[in-house]
Amino acid sequence: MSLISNATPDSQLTSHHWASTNFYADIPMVMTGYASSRLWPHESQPQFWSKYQVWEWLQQVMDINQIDASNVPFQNFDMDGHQLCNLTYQDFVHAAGDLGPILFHRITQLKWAVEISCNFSEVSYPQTDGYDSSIQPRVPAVSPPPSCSHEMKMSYHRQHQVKKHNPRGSHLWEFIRDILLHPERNPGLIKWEDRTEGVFRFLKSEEVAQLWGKKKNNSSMTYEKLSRAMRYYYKREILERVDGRRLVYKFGRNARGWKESEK
DNA sequence: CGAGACTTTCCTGATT
DNA sequence: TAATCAGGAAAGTCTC
Repeated sequence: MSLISNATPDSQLTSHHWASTNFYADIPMVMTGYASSRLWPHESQPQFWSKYQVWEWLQQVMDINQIDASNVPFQNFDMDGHQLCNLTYQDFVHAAGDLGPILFHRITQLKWAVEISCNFSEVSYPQTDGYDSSIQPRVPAVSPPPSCSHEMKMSYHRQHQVKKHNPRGSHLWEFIRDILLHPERNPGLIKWEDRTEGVFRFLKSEEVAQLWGKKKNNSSMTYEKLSRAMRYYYKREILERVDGRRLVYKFGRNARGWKESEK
């Protein structure tokens, strides 16, 4: 595509920065200040997470373990990272049932990770798929230390037994949602028309399609094809039809995680 | 291998 | 006229 091959470093800094080799991997390069302040140290240190980051983390764990997010009692985790880190194993079990041990293990793992690598920046975390980059890719693979409790070990093993359902990490509507939720990553591609109602509009339809294609390793993706997939969402009520307005869609009852109140 | 979910591709026709 | 919208049909991809 000409946009890619002709993109100069300057243009990549503006509207075409998506066109670099690795999907999203250009972000730290393009938005160094933002990326460094965003990624380090807050997201690596759960005790400093905001409520929204806690929510993102929950989503992340659900995605990783392929658990249906609708079964997760998110309301029990309306807290910031400091509060989250202070929860006991029993607190997690009370708040999330069977999921509690998994969540407890995850957060414990994160806390260990921070302690183990006092200087997190020394650890390399290749971002081949920054779309799911909020936490998981930066967590070193650590096993429970011998000293950890029996229940902690059980939670570890249980977690790794959870069935996978969506290994690719994201569907189209989630991809779209996350562009909306993180406009700073890809400015000017899609914008909210009505934030409360979940109405949004494509500003650069072909660029979004290219970005989606990049994620799916499909350089021939077009808005025409992407929009066909979007239309299939109407039936599943992930999207609602918005009549008479070009490039405008609306999240439906089955779309999760876009509401401001969920932050 | 088969089934199912989720697109991707292509197409015809309508609308803006 | 070009871009977008609507869906049908069928193929492709991936996981279980």
